[in-house]
Amino acid sequence: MASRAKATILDIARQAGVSKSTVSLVLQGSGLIRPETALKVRKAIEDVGYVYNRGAANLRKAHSNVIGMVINDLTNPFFAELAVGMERVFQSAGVVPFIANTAENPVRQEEVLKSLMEQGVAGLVVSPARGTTPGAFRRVEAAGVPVVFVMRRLPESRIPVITPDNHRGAYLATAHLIGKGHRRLAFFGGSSDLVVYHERLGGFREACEALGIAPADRLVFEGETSRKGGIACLETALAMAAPPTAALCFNDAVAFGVLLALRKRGLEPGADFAVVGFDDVAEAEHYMPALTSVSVNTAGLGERAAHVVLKMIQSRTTRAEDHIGAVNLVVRESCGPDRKEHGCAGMGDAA
Amino acid sequence: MASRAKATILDIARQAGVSKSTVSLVLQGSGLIRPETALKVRKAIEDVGYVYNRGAANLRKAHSNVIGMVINDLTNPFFAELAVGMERVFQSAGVVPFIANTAENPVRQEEVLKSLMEQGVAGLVVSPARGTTPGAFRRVEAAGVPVVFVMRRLPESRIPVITPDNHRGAYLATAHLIGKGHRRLAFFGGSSDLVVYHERLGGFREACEALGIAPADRLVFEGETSRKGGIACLETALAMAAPPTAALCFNDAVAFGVLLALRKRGLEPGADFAVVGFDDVAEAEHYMPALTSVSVNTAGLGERAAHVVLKMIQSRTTRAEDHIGAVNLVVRESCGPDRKEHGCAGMGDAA
DNA sequence: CCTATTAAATGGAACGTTCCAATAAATCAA
DNA sequence: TTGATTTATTGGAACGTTCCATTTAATAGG
Repeated sequence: MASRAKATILDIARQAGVSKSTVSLVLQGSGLIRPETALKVRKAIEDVGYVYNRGAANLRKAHSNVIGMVINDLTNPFFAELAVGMERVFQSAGVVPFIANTAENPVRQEEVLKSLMEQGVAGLVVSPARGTTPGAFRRVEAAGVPVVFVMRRLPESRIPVITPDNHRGAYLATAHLIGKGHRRLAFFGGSSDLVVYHERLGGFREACEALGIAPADRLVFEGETSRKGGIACLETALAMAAPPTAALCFNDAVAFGVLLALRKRGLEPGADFAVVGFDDVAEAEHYMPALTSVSVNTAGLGERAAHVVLKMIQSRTTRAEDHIGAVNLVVRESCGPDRKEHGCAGMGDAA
Repeated sequence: MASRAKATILDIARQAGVSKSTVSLVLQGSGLIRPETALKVRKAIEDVGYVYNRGAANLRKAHSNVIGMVINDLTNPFFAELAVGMERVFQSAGVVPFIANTAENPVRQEEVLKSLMEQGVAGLVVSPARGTTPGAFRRVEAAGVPVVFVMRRLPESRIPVITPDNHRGAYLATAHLIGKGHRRLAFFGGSSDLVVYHERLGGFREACEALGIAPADRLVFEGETSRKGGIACLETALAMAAPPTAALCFNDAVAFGVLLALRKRGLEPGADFAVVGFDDVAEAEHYMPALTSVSVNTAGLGERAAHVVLKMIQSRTTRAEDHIGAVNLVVRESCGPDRKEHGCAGMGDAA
């Protein structure tokens, strides 16, 4: 059944008794071919066990149907969700996206981009690795390949960005905590080499200022954007003379870490210490306690990013508008009941 | 800086004042070229903004350096971990793997495989989607492309498989529960269209038989292999006249669901109902309570799979030995303290 | 029946690489 | 000096497609 050397359209042509051009037309679904001929060809294709050689085809055709998705951390469920959102769109557009993971490593990212370019991708959706250098996308841009960034942006870049409204999300969350009666607030996790960090922290600060929290009562703890980072932040914060009573976390992973660390110390998340996450990953809803979080509509952002890159490819441009996605605060249990003044644990039930 | 039409080695040749053959040799790092010539060429490459066209190259070369990883569900952290384990190996072998997600959909899998083949992959590592038909890999095999399955196998296939020792893992976990004093045991989640399911369930059954659990006291609940599935299984089980007191779950996701559902009912996982997971994902250790689970060395399996496919490619064979990875039970809190006879909740502290 | 028109099928020249065989230049042996 | 050998470089024929320009066959118009 399996012939050794791989079959080409010439083999098919011979088998079907037509010319290679005819075979090519059939492969492309051209209507110029008489149905019976097409059928004969299709049978031959089966018989010889043909696999289309896209590399050869791309030599002549303008561009391929391959799109690259470059993700900074696939083991982070948030980015996995994002990737899956994009995938859905690409799939229904008839393109197969190839996913590459950079593991938050700029060098790896460079390699991955190079490889994707060499495959002749038609476009790229990238969530850049932390520490990406300003020039990292120079070659991609020079080659005229459409790129869109998702979730993260580079400080100076002209590349279009699809991102949630981080500032507003953080503002909403912070305002909610203040509304609950908290007066000493912390921002946990993240580091200043991420543009997103500044956006979220900015929202936090603005809410504190607008709603009358003294600068001395807002505490910022940088840290890893992971469970571990959250644990560390909480430890540091609770070791203070006057610890905060609530925290907005850079993302849900950090928040999960905080919940965990609270439990470990025998504190009740929500009642003893309020925590709010960011991103609203699927797990947030099912956590114990369920995590209050800023929903960014992850899948929606992914879909949007995919649509934008598809449109860019189609209209052969390398420019597009940025998109700032709407956010909203999903209140669950982790931010606890309303807080009665400065007592240590509130007892009220809800607002 | 960016010329419109993309540069080829001919442009480089012109720029550097050498022949295209020389450029080609430089690109391949051949030692036949005089160092100063090579330098001149490399400079020209930079100047014209050249991107290597791997498609064109593959037309002449035997096979590409692309390897495909086909994953059934990337949003499942377990498979994400697995993918990352493979990636590490491929990376250090100088190949860039492209990851494709099938979302547990055989039709999607078919498309993805087709696309990967068309790109001319040198090899494939696949964790087949549930419901994959027996013939799904016929064309891949016919084309002589090395494939290895990881974690899952197809009933009849000759394709090599890398998988943990599911039977033994389930046996160990079940024996542990019985050792704790449980006499009415359940197996939660999974469905019989997965070979893994039968392996794990087999281990469960064998342990029950060997250690004197009456057939009537071992309960099997099929269900989704997700948190939701776990929740559903627990609900059904507890609704029984004589409910089980412990469960071995098909995987950690199911186990997490069970822990959640227990809490929702006001039951204390471990003390009131023992649960053991399977796979030992990173999260298991950090859960509340920490989940007892069968560790399968996820990353190690991924690495092994990657090595096997690399070796197959290198030795141009399509055969390899199966590999059954060692497992071990990681005991944490979710299986609770030793159980004193048939009381409803144990009070002892540890063994 | 001949010519115009339409429909279907085809040959051949690209596309950007690799690699073999061949050439040119440099070095060496005598 | 001359031929043999080694070292660098090069032209050209593939590789498997697409697509333009043609050819061939079928149909219609008069």
